[in-house]
Amino acid sequence: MSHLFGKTLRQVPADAETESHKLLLRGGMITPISAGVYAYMPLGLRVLHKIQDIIREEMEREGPDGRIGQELLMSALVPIDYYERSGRDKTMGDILFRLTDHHDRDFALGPTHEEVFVEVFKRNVQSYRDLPLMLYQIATKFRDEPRPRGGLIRLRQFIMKDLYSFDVDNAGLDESYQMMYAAYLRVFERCGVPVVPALADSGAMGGSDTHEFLYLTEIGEDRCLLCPNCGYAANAEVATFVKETAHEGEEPAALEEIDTPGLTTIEQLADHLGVPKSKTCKAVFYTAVFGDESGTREEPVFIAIRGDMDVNEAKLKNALGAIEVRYMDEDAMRKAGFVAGSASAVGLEDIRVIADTLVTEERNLVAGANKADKHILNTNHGRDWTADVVADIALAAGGMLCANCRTPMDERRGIEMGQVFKLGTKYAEAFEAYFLDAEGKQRPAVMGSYGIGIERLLAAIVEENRDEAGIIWPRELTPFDVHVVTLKANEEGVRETADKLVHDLEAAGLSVLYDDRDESPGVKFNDADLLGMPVRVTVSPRNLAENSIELRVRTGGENEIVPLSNAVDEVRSRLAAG
RNA sequence: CGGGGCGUGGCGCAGUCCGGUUAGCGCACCUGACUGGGGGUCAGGAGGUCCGCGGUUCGAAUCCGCGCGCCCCGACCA
Repeated sequence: MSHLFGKTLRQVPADAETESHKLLLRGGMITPISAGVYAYMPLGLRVLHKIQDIIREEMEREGPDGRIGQELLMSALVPIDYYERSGRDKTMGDILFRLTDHHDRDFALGPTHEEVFVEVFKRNVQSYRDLPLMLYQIATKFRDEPRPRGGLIRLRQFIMKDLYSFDVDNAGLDESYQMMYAAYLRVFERCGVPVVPALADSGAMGGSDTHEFLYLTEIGEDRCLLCPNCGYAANAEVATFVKETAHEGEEPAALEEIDTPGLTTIEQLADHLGVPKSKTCKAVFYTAVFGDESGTREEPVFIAIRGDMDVNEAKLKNALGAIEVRYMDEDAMRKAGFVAGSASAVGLEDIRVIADTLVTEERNLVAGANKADKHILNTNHGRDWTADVVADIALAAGGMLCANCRTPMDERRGIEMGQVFKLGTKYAEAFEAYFLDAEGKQRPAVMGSYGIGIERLLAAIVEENRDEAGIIWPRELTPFDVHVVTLKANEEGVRETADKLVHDLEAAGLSVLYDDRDESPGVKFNDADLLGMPVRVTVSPRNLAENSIELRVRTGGENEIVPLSNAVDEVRSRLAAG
C-alpha cells in the first residue's frame, strides 16, 4: 500500500449521491474525468477484470449441443453507414457519438454492435453447418446520454459484454435465448447481485421477446411491477394489468355542458363533481415523430384515457408505429388550438385521436368542452366521438391487478443489469446476411443479442455488498484475497514476520494487499474496512509475543488469534467459508 | 431540452448579500519529534489562473454581461 496508486479519502466528494459512488471514490478506485466518464484506478480495475472473468466463464460454458460463446473484438469506430443500413442512425438519434475523419467521412463510436457483428458474420459464414453461432466481445461503448447519473450507474463511456447469437430458425433462437437467460442468472448470482428477470420493451433494438435483469433498489431509474402471488415481473413500460370497466352497464345519458371555473385537473374536476376519477376522460397531447429512409415527420396526436390512469409512452409509441413520442409543450398546444385543462375529443377534427381501450368501453364520462372553464357530462365513445386508434396505452401502477392472477401488484424501482433480446431477422435482412440451408436455399440468420454493462454491475455489487464502514467484496470479486496490516512495524520482528507471511500467502496462491505504511492503527483498520477484502490479518508486537497473528473476516466476525505457524491454512479456511 | 443547486490549493468548506490589508479554516500532503489496537499529539512547512472571457471601478473571489463545467429532479434512454 505504500506504493499503491489511488489514496483513500476521509471526506466524500460533495457531488457523490449514491453509496456505491461514494465508496468507490473514497476507496480511490475510480477517478472522475467528465460527466459520465471515469478512469479506473488499480483496485477498481482489478474488480472490473474479475467481473469480466466470471462473465467469460459463463459465456463460454458449453451448451447441450456443444455451442459456446466465442470471444472476439470489434472496432469501437464504426462507419456511419452501418447504422444507416439498419436505420438506427435515426432511431437512436442523439445518443450516437458522431465524428468525421479528415476525408470528411462520417463515423460513429459504437453504442451497441448488432450491425458490426452481423456484417462480420456475413463475411465469414455461408452455410447452415456453421450454425448455431454465438459471438461476443467485452468492449467499450459510447452513448451520448442526455443525463449521466449515479456515478457508474449511467455512463457515456462504458464497458459492455455484448453477445450475439445466430441461428437457422426461431426454434434455434429460443435455445440460444434460454442459454443466455440462464447464463445471466449465474453471472449475477456469482457477483452477489440479486436480480429479477422482467419483461421489457425492445425499443430501438427491434425484435420480439426481451427480458431485463433488474436489481431492485430505491436508486433505480426503471420502474417495474411485480406480482407477489404468481411472480409476474415486468418493466412498467410494458406491464399489463387487469383493465376493468367501472361504468360500462350504464344507459347512455344526454350530453350536458357545465361550468367548471378554474378546474383544470382531473383531481379537481372529480372532487368538484363528487365522482370517482374513473368517471372522467383525460386528454393528453403528444407530438409523434415518424421516420423512414427519406427523413422524419412530426404529427400532433390527441390521447384520450380514463382519468384515473396515465399514458404509457412506450405502448403509445408502439401503437402508433412512431420512432418517438414526446409530451407536447405549451407553445405547440396553443398552435394546435388545444384548451389545456378543458380539452376532449368531442367535436375535435383534423387530428388523430388515440384512445385507450377502457375509455371506449365506459359510459357517461365527464370530458372537456374544448372551451375554457367548461366540461361536458355523459360523453360516450361511438356516439359523441370516435377514436382513430384504439389500443392499450395505459401505464401500469402499483396496486393494479396482475393480468395472470388478479393479485394487486407491487411497484418497485430497479436498475437494468442486463438485457436479452430476440431480434429475429431484422439485422440479417438489412445486411443481407444469408446462409444456405440443407436444401440449398438462402435464408437470413435469426439473431439474438445479449448485453451486460460492466461498470453498472460494479456499482450494483457495491450497492448490495457494503456496511457503514465500507465495501464487502464477494469472494470471487475481491481485488485481493487477503489484507495484511502491520502495527508498530518498526518494532522487533514485525516487519520481517509480515514480509514472510505475505510471501507465504502468495506462494499458496493467494493475492495479498499489504498495508506496510507507517500509519496509526485506526487509519489502517478503517482503510481495511473501507477497501473490503474478505480477510484481514494483523501482525503486531502484541500478537508476536505469543507467536500469533490476528484474523478478522470482513463480514463482521470477531477478531481471532491464531498461531503464526498455521497462518496460511487459517486464512484459507476463512476464505473458503466466506 | 425544462427546473434546481454548485464552481475558492488534492478533498470538504468559510468569505460573495454590503467591493478595500498578505484569500481563511479542517482534512490530506512534506520535515522532525513524540506516540502506537479503530481516522493520535506537538512544532515547522509547501501548495491558489478564487471556472473562463469581457465589462464597471482608484480597487473585483465579491457587482454586471456572456460563456463553460459539475451534481440533483424531470424529459429521454440500445
